[in-house]
Amino acid sequence: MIVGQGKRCAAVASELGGRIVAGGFAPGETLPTEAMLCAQLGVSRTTVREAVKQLHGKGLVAVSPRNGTRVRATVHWNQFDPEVLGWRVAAGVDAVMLDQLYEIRDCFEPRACQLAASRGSAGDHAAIAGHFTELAAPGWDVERGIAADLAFHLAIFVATGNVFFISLGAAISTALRLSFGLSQRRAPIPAAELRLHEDVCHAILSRDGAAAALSMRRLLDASRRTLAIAAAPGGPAQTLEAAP
Amino acid sequence: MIVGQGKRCAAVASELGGRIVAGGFAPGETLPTEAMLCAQLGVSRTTVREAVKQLHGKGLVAVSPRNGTRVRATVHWNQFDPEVLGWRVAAGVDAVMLDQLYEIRDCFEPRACQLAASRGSAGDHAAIAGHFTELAAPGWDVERGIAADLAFHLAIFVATGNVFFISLGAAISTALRLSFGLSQRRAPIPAAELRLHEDVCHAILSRDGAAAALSMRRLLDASRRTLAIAAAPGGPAQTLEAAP
DNA sequence: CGACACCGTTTTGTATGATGATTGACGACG
DNA sequence: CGTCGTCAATCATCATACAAAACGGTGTCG
Repeated sequence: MIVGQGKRCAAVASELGGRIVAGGFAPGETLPTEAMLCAQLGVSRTTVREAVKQLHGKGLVAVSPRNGTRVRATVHWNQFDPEVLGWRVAAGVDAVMLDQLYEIRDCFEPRACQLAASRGSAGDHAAIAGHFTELAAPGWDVERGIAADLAFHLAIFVATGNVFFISLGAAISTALRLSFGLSQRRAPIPAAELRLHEDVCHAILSRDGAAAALSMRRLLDASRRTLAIAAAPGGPAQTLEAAP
Repeated sequence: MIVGQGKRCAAVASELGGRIVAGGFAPGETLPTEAMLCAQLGVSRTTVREAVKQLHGKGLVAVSPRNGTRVRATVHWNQFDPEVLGWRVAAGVDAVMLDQLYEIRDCFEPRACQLAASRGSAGDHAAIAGHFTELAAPGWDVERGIAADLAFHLAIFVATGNVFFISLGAAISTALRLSFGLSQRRAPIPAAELRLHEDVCHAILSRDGAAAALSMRRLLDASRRTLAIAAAPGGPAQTLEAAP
């Protein structure tokens, strides 16, 4: 297995990144000095610096000698970085973020469906169909359902053959997983939404780009409504915490 | 001025990142060990490690003990990271990349125009108009024209008020700058394209979302054609190097 | 009194060396 | 032939030291 990086460095980066995106440090504010972070987090300066370098790479902070490490304005944050998005999700999802997320999904997912339909390879289409079958399989299990839903959407991005779409899908997969988890937290996927998935799948496999885009638009609409219902009244209050 | 980070670390990250995206290391291949990189680049291991950490944060490499540092498959790269995109541009732009770039611009920019029209603030609109004025100003200067064009498009993203659109704009700004540079390398912006910019600007300021989206679609079409002409025949060969 | 140059302090940037932890490979043994 | 243990390569982390840059204050000179 590829571990990616040491535990401590990743933990420090997550700790600092999470606190920043959660608003623990206001933009423009300076973080504690490296020496103080070492003491607070109980790690060496090397580890702190490597973690801060990662945050810098994501546009969260700017660091300069004598000035210290400053939190940059949110417009400079790389919101499409999977980790940044993950930290935001972990910090809690509010209505504004959900609106913005669906706004952008509505912007590119229908187009991705169109491209997947018109030029996806046979293998791509088989993968999409396979994930739909998994999603529609009897014997409901929450985790498996969420995974299948996520895989279904990601496979569509892959089928576009456009690296930007693929990266976009990877970037928002964390947020997608959250939204699937929210809408399916109590009940299995509604029959109507399952039907809409089927429409998308069928249109793509028929290489009908227009129909695929339209179906995806409908699916997003329905999903947004389901989520609004799940999030608004009886559900958790305004901000929803991610599962531990 | 905020320097962001030390010179050497940034230089090492750019050097390695650039070589990776340029194909100098094939995906799956292992980079030289940290010790060898120290020797090759003439820096200490600390610096190399901080640079590699940044590359890891962008999804370009995975590091594990004994295995060394491996280049990940391109699907894992965070293509929307401004630096990654910048390195790709610096490594040369081919027809495939241009197609994919315009595919995604065509997906996002019309919608951004629509949102900017319907809910951009007065200040946002003033900024857009200001950049257009600058673009249309007499007394042509290549650098100033490119900067104004870029600022015009970025201001539209900012006016959406959606952090994802804003990040997207920042991410592709490097590529946008390149494409503007290509199309305007010899002549100033064509009158027809200037007119299309005016249409976009006017539609946004009139808060006519549909017209703004349509105008932007036309503008992208025209721009793509101009670029195809500039890049194909007499221009530089198949791959175009970025300006130094 | 004001402007300018200088210096010291603070904080990050880089270098160096050492030690621990993890993992893949190879060989021994049942 | 398969399983398991040892080994070595490599990264992960730590501690320390010095260099460089930037800001603030201070002193001098006009």
